[in-house]
Amino acid sequence: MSKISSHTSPHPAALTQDRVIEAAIKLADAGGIEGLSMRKLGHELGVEAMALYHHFANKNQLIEGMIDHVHREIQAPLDETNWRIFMRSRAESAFEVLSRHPWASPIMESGVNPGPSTLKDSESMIRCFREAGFSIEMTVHAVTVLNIYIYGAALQYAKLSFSTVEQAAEVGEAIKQQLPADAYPYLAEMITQHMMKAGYNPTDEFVFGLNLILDGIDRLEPTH
Amino acid sequence: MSKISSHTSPHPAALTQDRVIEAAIKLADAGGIEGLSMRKLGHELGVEAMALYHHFANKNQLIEGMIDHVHREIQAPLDETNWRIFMRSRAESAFEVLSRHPWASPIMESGVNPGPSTLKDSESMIRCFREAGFSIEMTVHAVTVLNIYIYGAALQYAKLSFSTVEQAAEVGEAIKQQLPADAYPYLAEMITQHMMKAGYNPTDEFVFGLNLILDGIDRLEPTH
DNA sequence: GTGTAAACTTTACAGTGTAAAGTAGATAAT
DNA sequence: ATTATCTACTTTACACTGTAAAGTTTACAC
Repeated sequence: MSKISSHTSPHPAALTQDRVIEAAIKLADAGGIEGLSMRKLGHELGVEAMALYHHFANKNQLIEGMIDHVHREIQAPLDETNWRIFMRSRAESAFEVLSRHPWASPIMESGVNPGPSTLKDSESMIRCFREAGFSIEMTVHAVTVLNIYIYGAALQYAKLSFSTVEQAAEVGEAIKQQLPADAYPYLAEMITQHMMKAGYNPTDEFVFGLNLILDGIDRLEPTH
Repeated sequence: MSKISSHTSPHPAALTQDRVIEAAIKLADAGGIEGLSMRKLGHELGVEAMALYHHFANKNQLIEGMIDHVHREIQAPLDETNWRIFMRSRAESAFEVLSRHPWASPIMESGVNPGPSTLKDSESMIRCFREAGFSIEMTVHAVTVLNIYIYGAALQYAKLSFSTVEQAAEVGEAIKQQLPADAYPYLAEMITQHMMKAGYNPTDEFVFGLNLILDGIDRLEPTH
């Protein structure tokens, strides 16, 4: 029976930052960020809560690690030179990832203490635009509007709490029920005649807005 | 000396939902939402924490009230029939309000339990588009992309933690310092040559993206 | 063995939301 | 006028949070 890495670690199944982060993400996925406590996380890992503080200075640093781990899941076709294909693919991956981790988007800090994955992602976006001929200024504009839109969309959908079309119809019905319909005629019309119809799919809304923004970016530079 | 509303309330300066909400917003503005506790809020109002539970079922309901109160601050020119002017004005008001209450955007629940101000705001947006000739479907698209963008922008800026240009330059410098510059050449270039320059203003980015989206909406319907 | 360092546990504390029960004072009922 | 009831608020208590401080176990170096 061989010990695993007995040379570097005295304990056989020692905790690592990554193991902790992955367990924490699992807990947050299941019970939201407010359901993640150091004690529960320790229990999940077969360890007391205080053990975690030998791998993270505090809970905030753990959360930063979780955020960067999520960022690492976002995939972009790095060899793609067509900026539009690159950005569309990256946006859809980001949206999908953030939908799987609905606790993440509200706490994604934009500029402060970016982790390595966050930096790598930014670098690849900027590079793609620059090599496609965008000026620095236009690149800033484009990256900013795209990120705002993607994180904003994830933020909205994270709070919808339903995913299937049937659930959407139920929620729509519930809202309409408690809504003084004649006080909000346009809103009531929109819910009944559109959002409760079978074809309505919230993620289609994301794609529509994404296309609108990509079209807008396309129009920024004369050399598309 | 006349008692104020002695007929309806036994205590002269009794708490009201609005007084509590306003004090809570003040606390959250100053110390973030995590700095808002029932005990501190009670203290601020000269009352024990549990007294608040006679006006709100729990802390969540208080927060819902805070959110709706913030929503009420957002102004739109209700008599305006030009949709573009309406939406631009409303968007800038929303962004300004959410910048003053940076704790709000991360916890704005999009669909669930909307308060009266939230409903009123939605109704007026939908109505504006519909009366401008937009179909129900296109109205949904337009309202969705606008709200995603506005709340997303507020979310980003809420976390920047700096507001003046000088502070931005400082933060940029700090990031650049700890950034392995040759690993992220494009990012480094962007920070030094653009975001640290004197003319850079984060809120200009918001306006730029807003224009891009309004242009996109303009192109949705043949009858603009 | 002795020493040292890392990984983990134990205990403790201040702070959180809120359930449950108690209290002061104004109103309503007889 | 006395009693009862209701409302606004307080007191006490509990389970839970993050984490500081100190103690314990284990593995390795010499």
